[in-house]
Amino acid sequence: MKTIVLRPDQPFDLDLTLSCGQAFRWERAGGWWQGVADGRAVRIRQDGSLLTFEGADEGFIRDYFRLDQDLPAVLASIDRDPAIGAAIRECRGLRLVRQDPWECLASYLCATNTNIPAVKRRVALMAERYGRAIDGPFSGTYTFPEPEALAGVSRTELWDCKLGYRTDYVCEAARFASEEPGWAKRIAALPFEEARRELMHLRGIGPKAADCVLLFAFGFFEAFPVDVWIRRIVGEIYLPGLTGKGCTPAEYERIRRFSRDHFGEYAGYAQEYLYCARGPARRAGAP
DNA sequence: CCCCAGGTGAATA
DNA sequence: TATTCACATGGG
Repeated sequence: MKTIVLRPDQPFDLDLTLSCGQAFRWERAGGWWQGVADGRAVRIRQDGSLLTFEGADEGFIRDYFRLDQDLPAVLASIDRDPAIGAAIRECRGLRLVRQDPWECLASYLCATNTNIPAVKRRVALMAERYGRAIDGPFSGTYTFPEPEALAGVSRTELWDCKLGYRTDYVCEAARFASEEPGWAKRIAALPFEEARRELMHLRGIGPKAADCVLLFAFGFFEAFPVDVWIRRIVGEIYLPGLTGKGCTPAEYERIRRFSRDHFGEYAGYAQEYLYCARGPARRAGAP
């Protein structure tokens, strides 16, 4: 069992970070969080400024939870109006984790027109059927399958992971990633808009999924994913002229351009704070 | 039986 | 370019 003592000037809230819906492979178990990240089965809990964990070393935990990112500075930079100010006060300590690009891409391919529990179920099914079993502090854990592993799986088998009409998209993405092992490094080196266009060439990856992958895996903090909740929130608070229902490509552009301009280079953090403060995760029952 | 959920691709005008 | 529609699945 290892520990990290958090610096008092660097807030971190493990519960908010793992329950806000950015990553799909963590579960609460008693006072602990259990999950698989980058092939490690990790168990971790927070008691005030003390983080206790096993299954990974301190370097990995710091890197994954971005504990060395200057969060107060980030939050100060996006704190541009009373609404985001309230969200920041409510969710201070929420950090964007550093996800694996392939797992993140595949996960958000599974996240269209559905809900978070269903996405978790799909990802878990793919992992336990086609991932590698890992020994760790708890049982029944599997790595998320490599692209090669999923590329070798038949459509019928993937369909059985409850992917539905997304099955072909995951197959194609797995083929893409296995044929170009350096894809993630190549995209990470591109300017944001180019990286975005590149991801959107994949079938099943539209603006929303691309922005999620860019934000959660590649650390493009200017990415501002616009899902149904964010559309509502931004529509209510900042852009009261929005048509309301369907998010047309033009509307999506308008919302993300506004948000990037309004919140600045860490707009993605603003997105996550707005989502967390007013989104379903909190209403659905967090304390 | 209807509507909704971290949308997207394809057909249509 | 802008609208419209289907899409698997599960839960309310």
